[in-house]
Parts: sequence; C-alpha cells; structure tokens
Amino acid sequence: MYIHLDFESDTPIYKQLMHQIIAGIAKQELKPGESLPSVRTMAADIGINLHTVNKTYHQLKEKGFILIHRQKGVVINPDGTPKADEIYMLQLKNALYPLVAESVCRGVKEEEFRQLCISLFQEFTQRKDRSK
Amino acid sequence: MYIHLDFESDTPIYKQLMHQIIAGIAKQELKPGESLPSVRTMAADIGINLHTVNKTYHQLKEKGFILIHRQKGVVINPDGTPKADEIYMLQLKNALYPLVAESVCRGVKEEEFRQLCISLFQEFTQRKDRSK
DNA sequence: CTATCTGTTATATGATATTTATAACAGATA
DNA sequence: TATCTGTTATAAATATCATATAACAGATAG
Repeated sequence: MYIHLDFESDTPIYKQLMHQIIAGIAKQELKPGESLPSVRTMAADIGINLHTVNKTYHQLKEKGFILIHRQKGVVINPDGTPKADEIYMLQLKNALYPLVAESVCRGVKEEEFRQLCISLFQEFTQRKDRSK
Repeated sequence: MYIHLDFESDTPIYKQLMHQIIAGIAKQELKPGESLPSVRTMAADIGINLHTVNKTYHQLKEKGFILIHRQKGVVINPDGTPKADEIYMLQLKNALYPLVAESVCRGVKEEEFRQLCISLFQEFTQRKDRSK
C-alpha cells in the first residue's frame, strides 16, 4: 500500500497515516484479515518514527479497524469495521457541522455539496477492474 | 449571540468560537455589517483570554468572514462572505475525504450520508419565524 | 538454544500549539 | 482627558507531536 505524507501539512502525520489506511480499507485495497507492516517496517518504509506508527495503529484499533496481536502483528479486522452506531453518527454530524456552516456562508448550494459527497463515495465504492 | 465552549473537547476553543460565529453567519443570526463584541468584551463574556478571542477574529478575517478596524472594532463582512472558489472547494473535499472513507467502512450508505448533510443544510438555511 | 521477529514500555528531548497573564502602545472618540 | 478600539511584547504553563535510544517479553524460525 502506497503511503504519502505531507510534512508541511497542519494535519499531524499520525492522522494522515490513519486516514490513508482507513481509505485503503474503504477502497478494499486492504481486505479483512490482511496484515499490515510491523510498526518498525512501516516506520522505516515511510521514513518516520516507530512510535508515530504505533500511535496510528492504536487509534485504528480503538476505532475497530484493526486488531493488534502482541506477537503476530497487526491485521485488518477480519470481521470488517464495526458498523456505524448512534455515537458514530453523532460524531460524524459534529464533524460535518462546521463544513456545512462555512459552505452555506460561501454560497455552496446543497446540490453542489451533495455532488461532492457523491463523487467521494464513488471514489471509494466503485468496482475496480479485475478483468485484466 | 450565545456562545458555548467545551473546555474538555479536543477542539481548541479558538476554533470552537470560530465555528460558532461562522454558524451564526450561516444562520443569518449575525448579519453583514453587524458588530461583534470587542476582543475584551467577548473574552470576558465567555470567560477566556482576550488573545484567544483575538486569534479567532484574525482567522475569521483571514477567511473573509469579518473586517477588523483598529478603532471601530470588528464587524461581519458587509459584502457577505466571499463565495467559494476552487481553492475552497478543494479544501472542502479534503476535509470530507476522511469522513466519507470512515463512513464507507462503517457501512453508512450514500443516501444516509446525504440525508445527514441535507438536515444540516436545513438547520442553517431554514427561514426563521419572523411573524410573531 | 539462539537469533529474530512481534508489540510494549520507559525515558528523554525538542519543536510547536494552545491558553493564560500583564502590561503597554496608538489612534479614535465621548 | 478618560475611555474605548485593536495591537504588540513578553512570559509562562501545559499539551501535543515527533523523534531517539534502549530494553523487555513472548512467539517462532533456524
């Protein structure tokens, strides 16, 4: 899995890594049961410290995306990511709130906002070409 | 305008304040040309330091929501908030990206996500009752 | 048995972000 | 002149982010 980090970004790199792994799961590039590189390997691969990777992995574990076995290593949750519950939906709403507020101020129409979301959904859910 | 801060939140309070002012503008509770409390007054009202309010105001100025006059004080941009440009739309897309990714993993359907956005849009754009 | 692989823990350091506290300044205005 | 703006400067406390080294414990491959 290809990881790209922007060290100039104001988004901390442990979060960037987390987002990219989640995106990989969403795109099914990372499948349930699949192994992730060890904290040391991942850290070396992308040129950061192992503790930073460790932080990412633990947050992903906390959210139910992965399992961490002390010796076997890290695997994508074989049962898949836990389904959205009320708490998640509330948290999602709170995250969307300021984005929608600013968009309204800037005259972004509901339709335009919707289209943006749809295009993002498609980016994750569209079938990849496996025929080649 | 009523401001509520959560000091336990991991969202810094200067951002919480920023989001609430933007929400106020979106809801047209704060109208173009309207004054905002001085940094000192606002700080005293909500029980924080004036520099924290100052930081909020400057970020809002940077984004074009407000104007800051050295003596007159702070007013909501009389020309309204600048319209969304390509840069804003890209930034919005980048902000939505991880939210959509996680939602896809958790089985949130596009339709459900859309409904959530619509309900938020309505929260900001619905006409207030001015007949009473 | 030993070397090597896991994640884990501990300790330290440096940089940056957040928030507060005091104080003073400059310009407009009542 | 007193009071109101935002601004600037300095300091300090605290938290977050990221790195660096080192060691530990358990599983496993040779």
